Amino acid sequence: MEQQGLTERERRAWRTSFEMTELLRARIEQQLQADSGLSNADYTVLALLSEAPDGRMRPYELGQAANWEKSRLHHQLTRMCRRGLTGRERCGNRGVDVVITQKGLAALADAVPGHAQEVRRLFVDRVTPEELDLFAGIAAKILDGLRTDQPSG
Amino acid sequence: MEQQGLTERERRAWRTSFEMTELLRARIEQQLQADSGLSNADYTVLALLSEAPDGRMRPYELGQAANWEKSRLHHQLTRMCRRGLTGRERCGNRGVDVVITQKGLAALADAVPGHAQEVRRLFVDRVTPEELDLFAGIAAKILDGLRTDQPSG
DNA sequence: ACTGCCGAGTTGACGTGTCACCTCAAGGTG
DNA sequence: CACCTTGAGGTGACACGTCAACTCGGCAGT
Repeated sequence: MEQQGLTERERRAWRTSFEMTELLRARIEQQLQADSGLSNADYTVLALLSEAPDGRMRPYELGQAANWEKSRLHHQLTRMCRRGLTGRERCGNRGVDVVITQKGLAALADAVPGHAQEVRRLFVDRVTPEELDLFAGIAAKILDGLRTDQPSG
Repeated sequence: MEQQGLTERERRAWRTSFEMTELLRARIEQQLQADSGLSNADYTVLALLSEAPDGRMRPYELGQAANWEKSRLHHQLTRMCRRGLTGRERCGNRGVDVVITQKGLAALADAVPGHAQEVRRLFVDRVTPEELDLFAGIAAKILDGLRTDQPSG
């Protein structure tokens, strides 16, 4: 008897939201890629590292901050190290520090304005300030649920 | 002097929204993958095809409906055809129809309940009905902007 | 000391998405 | 007619994300 589980209203809400986020992410990434040669993932890592004291973090913390699986993070860092955007430095016995390089800082600084402008153009300026707060508030609620739900949380 | 272009409030709104959608998508996909062996992309294609008259569409229409690049769609369909979920049928001179197979219909029917339940659990039931409508409404506004902005739109 | 588990970090294989480029029919315009 | 453009469809190379499995130090419990 396969009940859908979602009402028509809920299904449409989900589809619209899903489609919007898919498309938005793709656009943001395209701009970033075209203008700075960075992916969204690159940008996230660079931004997080640049905000950390001394521009360095343990991979574990970085993974927590970005909500990434360790494996994804590792591959990402390997690619970024190969491109000279980040570096790895051994610190303890089995500890590694990820550091942002000068080149990484430069790439980030280069990317920030265009990225911010695109986020504004496609997202922030599309809605009223009240709507933006509302949207972010609801997103935060959902995000909170996602975090407290997972096995590793 | 690199003005950020975004206020702190805007930046946090964007980050929260972005992170939420990333995580939500990953979770939804995990459930789908684990319980039905389908990716989000598989599910989208099957759902769209199952809703089309006769379960068939032109690749072009499918691409429009899902907002996908033709290349992505083509690769996706190739993989799905290989797995027997969909088929390709020549119709005009240079025309192709994508059709959903019995196996595809069965896979979709099998996946729907669990998927709906997960969407409800992680998304719909996390917020009030009013918030859901609000969220979807704002998403629709942004989606609209994205659609009327693109080169191919 | 031996055993076993845990968790950070790593690896390879594989499915997925994007880019640049190609094919080929249809429809102009000289 | 030759020539060019447009658009649907297709292809390969490469970057990305996930999964399962592995290494290896630390830290129990016996």
